[in-house]
Amino acid sequence: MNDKFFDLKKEKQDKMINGAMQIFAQKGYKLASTDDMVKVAGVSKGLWFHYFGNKAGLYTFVADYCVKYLNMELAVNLSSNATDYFDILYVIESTKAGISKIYPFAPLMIQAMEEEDDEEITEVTKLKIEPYLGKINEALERFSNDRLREEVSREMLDKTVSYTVKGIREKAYSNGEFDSDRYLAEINEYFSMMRNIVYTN
Amino acid sequence: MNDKFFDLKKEKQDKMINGAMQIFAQKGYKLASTDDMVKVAGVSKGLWFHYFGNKAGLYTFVADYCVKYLNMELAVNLSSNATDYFDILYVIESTKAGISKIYPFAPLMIQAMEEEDDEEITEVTKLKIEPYLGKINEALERFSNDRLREEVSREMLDKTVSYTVKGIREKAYSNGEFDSDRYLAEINEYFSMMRNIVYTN
Amino acid sequence: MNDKFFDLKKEKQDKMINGAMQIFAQKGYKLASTDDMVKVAGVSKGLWFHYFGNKAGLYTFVADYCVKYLNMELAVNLSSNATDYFDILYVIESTKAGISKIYPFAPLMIQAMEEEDDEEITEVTKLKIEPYLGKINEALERFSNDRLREEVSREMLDKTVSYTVKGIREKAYSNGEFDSDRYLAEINEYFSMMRNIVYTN
Amino acid sequence: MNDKFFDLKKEKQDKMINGAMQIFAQKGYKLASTDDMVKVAGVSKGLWFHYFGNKAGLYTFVADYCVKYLNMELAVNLSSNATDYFDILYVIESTKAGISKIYPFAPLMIQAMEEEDDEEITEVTKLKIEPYLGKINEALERFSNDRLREEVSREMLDKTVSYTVKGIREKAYSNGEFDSDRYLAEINEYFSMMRNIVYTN
DNA sequence: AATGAATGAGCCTTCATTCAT
DNA sequence: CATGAATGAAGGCTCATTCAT
Repeated sequence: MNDKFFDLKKEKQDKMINGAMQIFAQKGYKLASTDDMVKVAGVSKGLWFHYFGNKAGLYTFVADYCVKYLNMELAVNLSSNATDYFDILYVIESTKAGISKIYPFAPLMIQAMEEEDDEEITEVTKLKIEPYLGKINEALERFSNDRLREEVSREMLDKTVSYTVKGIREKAYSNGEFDSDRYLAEINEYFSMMRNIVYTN
Repeated sequence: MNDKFFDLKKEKQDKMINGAMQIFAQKGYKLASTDDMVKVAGVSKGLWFHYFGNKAGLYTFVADYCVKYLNMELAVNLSSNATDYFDILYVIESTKAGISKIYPFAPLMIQAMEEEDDEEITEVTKLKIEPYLGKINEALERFSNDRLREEVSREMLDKTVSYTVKGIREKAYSNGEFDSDRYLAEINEYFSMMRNIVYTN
Repeated sequence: MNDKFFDLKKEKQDKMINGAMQIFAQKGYKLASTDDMVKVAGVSKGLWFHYFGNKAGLYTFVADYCVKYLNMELAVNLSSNATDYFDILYVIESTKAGISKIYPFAPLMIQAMEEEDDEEITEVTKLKIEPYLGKINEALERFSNDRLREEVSREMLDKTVSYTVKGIREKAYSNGEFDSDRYLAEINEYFSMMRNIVYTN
Repeated sequence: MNDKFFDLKKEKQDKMINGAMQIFAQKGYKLASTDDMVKVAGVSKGLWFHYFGNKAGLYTFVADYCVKYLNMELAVNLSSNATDYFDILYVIESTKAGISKIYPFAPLMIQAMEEEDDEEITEVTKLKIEPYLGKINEALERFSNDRLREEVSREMLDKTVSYTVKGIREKAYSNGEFDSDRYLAEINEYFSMMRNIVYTN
């Protein structure tokens, strides 16, 4: 990429980042078209290539930016000494929700990266997202399984919760907008219910 | 579509249906390419258009076929008077798993249809899948919420279970093959755990 | 490339080969446009890519074809036991002229290959043309310098003759057509003059 | 063009002229890119257009400048009363070589102009180069064919010599630099040989 | 009926040209 | 005056669709 991108007004940088992030997150790498980005960001076609060289370069930049930004915020928010499983997960989701104030599609982008399978960028994508997954796992290790009812398998709980959060998130984005407060409220409701049934009382 | 399709040998019909279903289910409408179908089905490019007119026509046919076939099987299997929530869902999943013996990608196709958002076919897709969703809901109405712990919201349970099943299914398909027995075993494991924690004992 | 190209009617093969050869020879790799080829060959844009994958693939094919065809003809024509310098060179040029009956731009293409400097294909081009240059050198080794006047340096003669032939050829192509008979007549005239002044009598 | 160009410091004028000349001479009109000129001249992209309007205007200016400068020098150097064919040609080449001290790519540019065939500027190019060709021919008319051996056609000699000089020049530029002394030495060698074989002694 | 060669509209990318600073 | 960010038209390439065989 061309580092002069960072000399642009922050506002324009974000307009471009958000435009690209939205289209990549909503459509996936292959179906994301420059024309779509032109439409949502109001920035001419040539400019994307001026700064990022090609589509793969743009994707790489956005993916990287997204993960780095998220990890920075997580580093702050996860420093609380929360040890409860759902508390930790809630902090993670509320961090994403916070980021969505500036980068509305960042949470969806992160998710899209995990599912991306276009050969042209799959390698780079997996590499970029690793630090994020690492930080999540690390945070969850603080939680002791002792509080779980013995009928509950930790592994299956992880999957169930993660699939559910993903489902809720997708629904939250399904109308093209993302209401972070409503999203967090819904996450909270689900987590409350789960707490009630998976913990020993 | 051209009804003479049904005059073809059943074997060839299924080869074409499976080929199209696989590519549509794995890649989604837009990214599904005729060439991919030619490769997996070993049927020439022109033939798809001869019988189905165009890509949208082919998708419509496959989507319709998939839902109708599944509904037929469900009509039989759901006629059992099972009333337990997880029993009913298991019957549904095992019906899909059964279908996968003949149409390996049908379960994934059904799921893909629910997520499809390509404007060219989104309308028709939503229409086609409705009868299936209707039958599912109807079946689940037999279940009385009485057995649920009061901390459990029926609506959130529905979502949690459906998101989880979807997640398990996606993972089951992620290597390109679908082992229906292993899939059902995994579903069973999750359902057992859930039974333990959502029912009053 | 796609070997099915050779299943096409010879006539169509040659129309495509000639179209590509003309544009590449006249404009050079970078400036040769698919649209130009479409115009001169009357073959749609997609077809070139169907058979040759991309522009570089097409160039490689044409370059290779050109050299191989020429070398085949040279193998026959140079088998005569001519030992005179200008006789040998004349055989070479008349061989090229003969080929131009079927592939009118082949002589110009060979020349263009020697001058091509586009990075994308320069490597492959140099490789392809080597066998031709080898055969030429080999043929000229039969000639003994004894017949040259002592004032004549063999090396400078080689260069002078080759630059002159190249100039004559370029002029012969300058109006877009190539009259092989006129070309050979002109070559012959120059060679006659040169014989008179470089040989001892 | 904008005449204020001549108000620039001579140094900057020459940097721009040389930059444009180099790229046009090496790549030809169509392939010469503004970015290349920016790189070699260290002058911003906008400035070229500020002074010359567009690419064609820049080419026209450079072509014109080149010919005018050369003709000015030729006017001086050809005023000697040399009447020998090769002496006259040598004066011409040594004049070009001299110019290359200030405008290193001028000799190559002159040659490129004669070969340029881009429709956008071919007309103007032919017009610009005419005075130069005229001066050359005029100078050569001083030479009487009497000294030529009768086997030598004056017309063919002209072509042979001009093609050869062109070839030598191209080779001299082929590594990106131009060593004028070495070039003149090589020209001299060839001319010596030719004198020996085309003149009656 | 069946094939796959042939077509052209659409997307990625380049580059001359414009224009705000 | 100078800069280089910004634009959009044009060329390479893909892929749904057509059609001769």
